[in-house]
Amino acid sequence: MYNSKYKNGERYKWNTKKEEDMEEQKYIIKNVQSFEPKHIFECGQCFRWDKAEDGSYIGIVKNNVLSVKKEGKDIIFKGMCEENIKQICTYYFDLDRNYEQIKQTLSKVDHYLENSILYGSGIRILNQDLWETIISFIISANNNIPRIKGIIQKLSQAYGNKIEWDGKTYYTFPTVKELSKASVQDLRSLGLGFRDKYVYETTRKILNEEINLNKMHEQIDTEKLRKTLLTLPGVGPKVADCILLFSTLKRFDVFPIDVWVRRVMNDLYIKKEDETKVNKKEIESLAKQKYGNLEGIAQQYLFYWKRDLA
DNA sequence: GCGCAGGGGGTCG
DNA sequence: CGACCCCCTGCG
Repeated sequence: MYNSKYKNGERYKWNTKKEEDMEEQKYIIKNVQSFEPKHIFECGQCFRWDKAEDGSYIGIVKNNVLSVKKEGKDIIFKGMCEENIKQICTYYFDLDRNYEQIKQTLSKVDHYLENSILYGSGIRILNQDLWETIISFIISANNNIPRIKGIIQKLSQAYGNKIEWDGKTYYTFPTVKELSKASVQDLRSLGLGFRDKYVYETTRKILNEEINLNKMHEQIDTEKLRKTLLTLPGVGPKVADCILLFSTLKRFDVFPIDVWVRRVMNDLYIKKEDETKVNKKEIESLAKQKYGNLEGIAQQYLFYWKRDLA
């Protein structure tokens, strides 16, 4: 009985996922609409997906490593999974949501949005873990995407759990408890820069349950949720809106305004000479007025379109 | 090639 | 409204 739990008679390190918990799985959906990996992973909502040489994307979702590839009209999901891959993917990729209908509705707004929807027709907004999304977008502040991805990778490597798959090593995003082991200095040495104390203090607040993430999911009112998020160090209006939109909180009635969105809204509608002088309130009310309670999704089409062309 | 500014998914005081 | 860590990028 000296057994399968141990590989070559050697005990796994404490932070390695036990092999018997993990299983290689596969799930295929045929004839998909509104699902394009490039659009989904490169529209700026996530930081833990990378393109592989064969054109597939590989990412970490909770304690699972997933690979996603589009072949013709089919999507092939493979993974080293702890949970059932179909359930993971259905929830994470929000597969039960009818994007055809959403796109139809938004396309009627005007030709600008219609064109951006044609450009990013395969965008879907993910259900990302709330905790991971909070930390990731705190790190995103005044930062660029390659560096954000690097920092998150380093955090995971230092404090998350190891998963081996197909000869490669992956790391889960650390839990609240796991990340709470990092001191401000530890975080600084991983390259977080001035965000170190934000991540540290936010982690503490959540660890102490000054903010209860489970309870946040019970809150219906988006404004109340935003106010709660804004109490976290490092979370300002833009980051709060990203968390509301890209996490399992799943609010479409928000409109995160970054430099790209401000640019596109100014170019299309406001047309001020100096886009940096465009009032945020003006953009917010314009978005609400034009896109209604789907403004968050509209934001993603516009962002992806404008950003990709830049 | 290297070295050096410039700026980046904002937030805070 | 200016400072802020640090890395990546682009130019000379």
